[in-house]
Amino acid sequence: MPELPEVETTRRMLAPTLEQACISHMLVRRRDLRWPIPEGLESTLQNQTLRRLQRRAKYLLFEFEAGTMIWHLGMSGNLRLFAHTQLPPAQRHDHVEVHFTHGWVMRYRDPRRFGAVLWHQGPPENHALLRNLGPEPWALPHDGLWLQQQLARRQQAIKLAIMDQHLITGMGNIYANEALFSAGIHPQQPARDLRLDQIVRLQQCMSSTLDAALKAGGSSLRDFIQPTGEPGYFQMNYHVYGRGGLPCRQCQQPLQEIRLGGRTTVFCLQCQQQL
DNA sequence: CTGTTCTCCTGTGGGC
DNA sequence: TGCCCACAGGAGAACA
Repeated sequence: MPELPEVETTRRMLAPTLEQACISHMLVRRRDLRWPIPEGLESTLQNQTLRRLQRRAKYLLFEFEAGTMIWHLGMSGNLRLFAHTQLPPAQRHDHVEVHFTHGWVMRYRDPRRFGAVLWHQGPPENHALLRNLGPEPWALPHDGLWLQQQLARRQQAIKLAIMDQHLITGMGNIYANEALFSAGIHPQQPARDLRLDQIVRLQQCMSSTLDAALKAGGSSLRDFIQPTGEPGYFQMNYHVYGRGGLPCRQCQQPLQEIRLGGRTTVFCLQCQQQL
C-alpha cells in the first residue's frame, strides 16, 4: 500500500506512456470507493487528452483541459498498464479501467477500497483535500527553522507529527519509522522538545529515506506493484519496520515495538535517544 | 487550534 | 481442517 515513494514510482511509470494520450473510454465496475466515483466521469473524460500526470503528496493528478482527475491509492490500491490486446480478465477487485486510443489500458485494483477517484475543475491545489497539505520533506528550508517553528506548538510524539500530512506530506508508517531510526530520534519524543540539530538531521533523514525507497522502486509488501507489474525492492532494506524483537542492525539489541496513534512503531532503545 | 479515537473494507496469518 | 481475532502501506470524521 502506497506511501509517497510508491505513488511517485507509479507516476513515473505511467507518465511516459499516458501523457499526451487520448482516452477512448473509461470503465467503472464499482463506484463505491472511499467516496463514490462521480457519476458521469466516464463521459466527461471521453476523448480527453491527458496533458500532464502530476503528483501532490500521495495524490496523483491527471490533468485534462476540462479539469483534473484526483486519484488516491488508499492502503491497497495499485495502477497497472496493459496493452489492450494483452489485458487479462478483470478480477474481483479490479474496479476501474481507463482505455486510451493508442492501445494502452490503465487498470485500478484496490481490495480494501480506501482509495478515491475524484474530479475537480480549476486548479487542483484548491481542492479541499489538497488545500491544507504541508510541504514535502525535500522542500523544507535546510536550516530547519520552519519545521522547528511548527513543532514548537505540538507536544504530541514526533512520529505522529511527521505523519500528519497537514504538517509534512509523504511520511507514512513505514518511512516514518525508518527516518526516525536513521536520525537517531525516539519516536515518542514530544515534538516541541526536539533540538534544532535533531530537526535538521530528521529533515535530512526523511529526504534520504524517501530517496532511497524511490531508487528501489518503492516497497512491496502485499499489494504494491509498479505499473509494469514489477514489485519494488526497498523492503529489503528496512532497518526497523516489521522487525520488532529482532536485533538492531546497528547495535544488535532487540528492537522495541509499541503502538502510537494506532500504528505499529518499531525502534531501537539504544540507537534512538530516549525520552 | 491540538489531540485522540473511530471508521471505512478485504485479506492474511497466528493461535487454538 | 476450521474458527476467531488482530493487524495491514491512509486519513477524514467526529469528538474532547
